[in-house]
Amino acid sequence: MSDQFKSRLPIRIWGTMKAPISDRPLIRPLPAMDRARQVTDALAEYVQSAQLKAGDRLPAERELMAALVVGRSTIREAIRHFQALGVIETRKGSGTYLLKPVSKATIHMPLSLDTGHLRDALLQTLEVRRGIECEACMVAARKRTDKDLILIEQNLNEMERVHIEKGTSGPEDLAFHLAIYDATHNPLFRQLLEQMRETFWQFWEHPFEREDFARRSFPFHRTLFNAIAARDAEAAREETLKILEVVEEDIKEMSK
Amino acid sequence: MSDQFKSRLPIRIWGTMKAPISDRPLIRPLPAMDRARQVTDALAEYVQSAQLKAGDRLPAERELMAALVVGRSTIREAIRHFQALGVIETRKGSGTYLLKPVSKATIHMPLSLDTGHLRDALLQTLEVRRGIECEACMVAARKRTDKDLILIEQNLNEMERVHIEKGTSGPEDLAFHLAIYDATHNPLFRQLLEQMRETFWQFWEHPFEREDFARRSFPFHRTLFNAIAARDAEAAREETLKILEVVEEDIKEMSK
DNA sequence: CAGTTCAGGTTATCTGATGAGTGCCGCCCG
DNA sequence: CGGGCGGCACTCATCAGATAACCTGAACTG
Repeated sequence: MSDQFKSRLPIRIWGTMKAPISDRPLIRPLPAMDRARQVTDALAEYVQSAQLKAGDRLPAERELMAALVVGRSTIREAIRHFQALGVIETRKGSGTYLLKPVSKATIHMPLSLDTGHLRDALLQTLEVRRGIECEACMVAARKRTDKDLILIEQNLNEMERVHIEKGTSGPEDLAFHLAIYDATHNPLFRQLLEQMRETFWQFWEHPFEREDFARRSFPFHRTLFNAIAARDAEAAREETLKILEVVEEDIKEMSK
Repeated sequence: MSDQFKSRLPIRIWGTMKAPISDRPLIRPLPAMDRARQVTDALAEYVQSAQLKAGDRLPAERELMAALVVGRSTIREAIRHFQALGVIETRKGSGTYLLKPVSKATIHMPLSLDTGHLRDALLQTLEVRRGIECEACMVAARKRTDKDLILIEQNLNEMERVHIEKGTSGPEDLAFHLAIYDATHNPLFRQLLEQMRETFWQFWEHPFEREDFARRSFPFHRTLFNAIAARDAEAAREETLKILEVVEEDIKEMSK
């Protein structure tokens, strides 16, 4: 495995540490193209060229070290880089695994939010969410296949069932929406929403825990489904807006 | 400076390496909450509590090392983490500097796109863009102040002027839209769009270079401005959709 | 056959040393 | 007096080697 990896590795390190700097080709006078950066590029390229899929294991740090002829810490930093981007997960004692395939054309958009006031942060995020979710539902209404529709309905039923049974239905609610995003056949929607939601839940739960929320937002989920079933994009948008309105109320009330 | 930093540091590392694990407080049995993660949290918290602003310099690696009582490699990996998130920049021989202030509630949403077919990638991104830009324009229409409006108009005028003069107006077009996003008074919009656009331009330019594009999308920019001026959210949405439609045409044509 | 133990592989982290930019400060020369 | 030029101090970049903690699966035991 080590050999195979080595042979496929598309990288060329620009000169070993000992070599004088002047040996460096004049390719780019860019700011600090360190080895670490080259290694990240090499890794990305490798993942792409080796056709690795989500869940696959990457070579061990020591193997990479040997293959790229760099120190272990450098490798680790490169791995950290992808880890921060949420592309890779490393399990201590086991190895590092690919979460999503990367390519060099990876779009990463780290956002930061000043959370001086939690309320404001939530509302700001909500505004963005409104844009994305509405569009997602509209696209889903237009592009969904019958198969997608079945999946969405299953999730909707499950959600209603759990709600009646337990009073709350956080995960099922999420599953329902994710099913819709999948129906857009555009992976970006799902990724975006997943990430947002994930960060959201961090300080979420509170409002969502109120069975109130589930109860009030409930009818709209069904109508949203109907709109998508009818391929009525405009109606889908309307219903999504209604759901998000409930969310907004909760946020505003949460902070009194 | 080192001392000052030390005293402000909000972190408590859970026990040094030498200490037997059983000494660890039972705070959380979470999966792999390694020191590195604690260090990133500590750093984020520090930046927040110390009120660091963009451009400020962070303590040197060795200082951090001493303050947090961890090894240097651990510090470096944490720094790499923020670097990947685009929050920090490190300049060799000088130090590491803050690009944007972070908080623990930083939302990072790295997206990756399979760019097997450029055309699909562009269209997928466009769908998301449609959601976000429409919403941004709507929010701007509602929340804009008179001052915002003046800024937007200035950018619009500049854009038209440059267009007549040079035939193209890429940067000015961007400036115009950014002015709108600022009028939302929601930093997320601008960040999101900026990042997307940045990645976009990478394989963009081609279609945008055609003065055709500018010419065709031109009238809608003016009408979009009018809608925002009139605080007519729905109209703003309409106009934005029209602009994006032109973009979509170009993308579709580009790939023949 | 189920539960336990153990070995080998892997990540996590520390330590110490060296390379290599940056910036400032003082010395020297004109 | 002013400007350059070297040198020192500081900082990041990287490497090498050594532990510690951890995971997995296979061999082993009852």
